Amino acid sequence: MGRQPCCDKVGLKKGPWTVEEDKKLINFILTNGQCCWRALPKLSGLLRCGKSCRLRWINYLRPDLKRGLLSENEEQMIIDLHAQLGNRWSKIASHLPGRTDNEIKNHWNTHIKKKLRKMGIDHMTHKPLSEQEGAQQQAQGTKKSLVSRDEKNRNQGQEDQQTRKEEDQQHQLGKHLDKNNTPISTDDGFCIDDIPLLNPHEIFVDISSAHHHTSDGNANINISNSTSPSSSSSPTSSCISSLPGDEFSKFLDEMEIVDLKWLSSDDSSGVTLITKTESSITMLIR
DNA sequence: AAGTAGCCCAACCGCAATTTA
DNA sequence: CTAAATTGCGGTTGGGCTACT
Repeated sequence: MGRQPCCDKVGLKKGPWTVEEDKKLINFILTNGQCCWRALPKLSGLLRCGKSCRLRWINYLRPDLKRGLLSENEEQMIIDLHAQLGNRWSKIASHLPGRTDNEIKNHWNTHIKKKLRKMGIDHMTHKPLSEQEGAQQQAQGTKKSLVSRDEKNRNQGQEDQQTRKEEDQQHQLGKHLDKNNTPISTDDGFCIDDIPLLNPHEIFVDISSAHHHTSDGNANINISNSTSPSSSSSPTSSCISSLPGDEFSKFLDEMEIVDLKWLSSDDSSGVTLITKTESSITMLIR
């Protein structure tokens, strides 16, 4: 007996999520917690299958996600863990807080594989390619049809071109590398590569250290512009609220949200949301 | 400026593992 | 114990974006 398909209903939406859908999903999970993915779409009014909701939350909306480029440290961890665990992306992701299995898998397929090959290391066995040649020649005969599209695209020459391109991109992005081409890290382990790519008008907030609660239950937040991380944190704009679920929903509806970004969470119940309109930036702590 | 090629990543799909009745 | 339901995982794809010609 086969299993019921996840999305058995005609009319369920597929493809990219809209801000409206994100709001509905966030609101529902904040109010009800993560449970019953199967029932969630119906209860929240989303025309998506539960699986799709789960994926959207896990990979994109979760408040504890660390977005932006992976640091050299994280990359090395992924390589080490892959050597031990193989393609068990969720296990690997569990060792890298704020990173998703999907993100790591994508990064592996687009960057690390290439990098290892360039270093003469087989990305599956983590051994020097010269040791693999014999085995590869044998395997090629039987595995031709299993080659993925990405693999097909990676012909010689293209790789060299790509490497040059990546070097250019790094240069353009102003990556801070030391003389050994290693990203510069600060003493506390924070790496410059950790900083997500933000537009100049976007704001970076370190919630863990930047806010404190006042006697009336509200919170104060210091906001500093991401383009000048070392400058003293002069507030740009802030409006803090603490709302119950239904009011939170109303709040989201009333806001003209241009961009929605989760930055941090203090604990499982407290989440931080930053919204931005043409004229103001609003943060919410629950 | 327009067309093309290739990269990247969000999201989908199918299957496996786990839980529930 | 078994079948059905649900959740989680890994492979793959599609389309937007950018660089190149």
